[in-house]
Amino acid sequence: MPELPEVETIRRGLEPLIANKVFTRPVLLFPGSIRHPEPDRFCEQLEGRRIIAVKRHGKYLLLELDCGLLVVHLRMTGRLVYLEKGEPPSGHLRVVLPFQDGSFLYFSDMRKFGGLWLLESKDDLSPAGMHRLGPDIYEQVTEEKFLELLQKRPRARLKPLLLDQLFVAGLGNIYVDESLHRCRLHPCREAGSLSREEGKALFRAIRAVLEEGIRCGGTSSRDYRDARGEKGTFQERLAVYGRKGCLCRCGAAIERTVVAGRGTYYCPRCQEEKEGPP
DNA sequence: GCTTACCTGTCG
DNA sequence: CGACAGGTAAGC
Repeated sequence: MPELPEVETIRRGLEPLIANKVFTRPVLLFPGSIRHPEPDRFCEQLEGRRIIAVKRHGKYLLLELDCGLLVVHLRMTGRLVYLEKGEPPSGHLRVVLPFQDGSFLYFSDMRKFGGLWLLESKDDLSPAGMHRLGPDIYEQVTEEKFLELLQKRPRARLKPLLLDQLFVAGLGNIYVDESLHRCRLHPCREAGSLSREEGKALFRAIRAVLEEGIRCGGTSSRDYRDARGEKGTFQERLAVYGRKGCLCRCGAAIERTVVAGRGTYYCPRCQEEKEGPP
């Protein structure tokens, strides 16, 4: 579910709400959501830890603690919602993280793909598999760097390449399709076939789409909610994603195909294919 | 690269 | 009932 703009929206909402709060002992309704260390040790070690800052790398949310680091990945249907008091969120609650002041952070996750990792230090992200992540596409990649990265993978098709979190971190299915449509590039174009101008246009399209996504508080196709449980509004501005059969601004009908095993929406007229297999 | 698997739900 | 869903890891 959540891609970079959704995780960034949660980060921005969460930081002022939970900075400086101290965890008490977690309650695990589904221990499988705890990925590291063992659930018992996780609970033991989190108790008494204070939150210093809330950061993000790609789609990972990082809660920096006075000692160690709590990492959260929401995968498809995860939610991280803060509540002062009262009823916990109703559906698919997996982990309750209570604070000393009586407020709570709730992790819900219908499909159980998401997870939490408690790491000893930000210098060893390997237990969460984060050590291989590429640079954050929003915070750590300049236009020049992006062009260099593209040149290193000349034979890769754009869509699978941009979805590859080891290449750049943060993009997912929605924002890749929207970015490619905005700069009128076909998802199957090979990176090495782009002119310098096309590469720049792609980078600018990605930035613009991510910025707009963040400004709208993310895309709530279905499950996504921010740190206060509210929906985003970028779904109202999608040009191609989920819009098979709708008309593009050029008048052609949006098509759906499968690329890299993912549903892929594009305009067959604007995003004419120039090279690579269909 | 691709396919499958992980889960649970919605939609046609 | 099958197809599909914002993500990723593992296995060809």
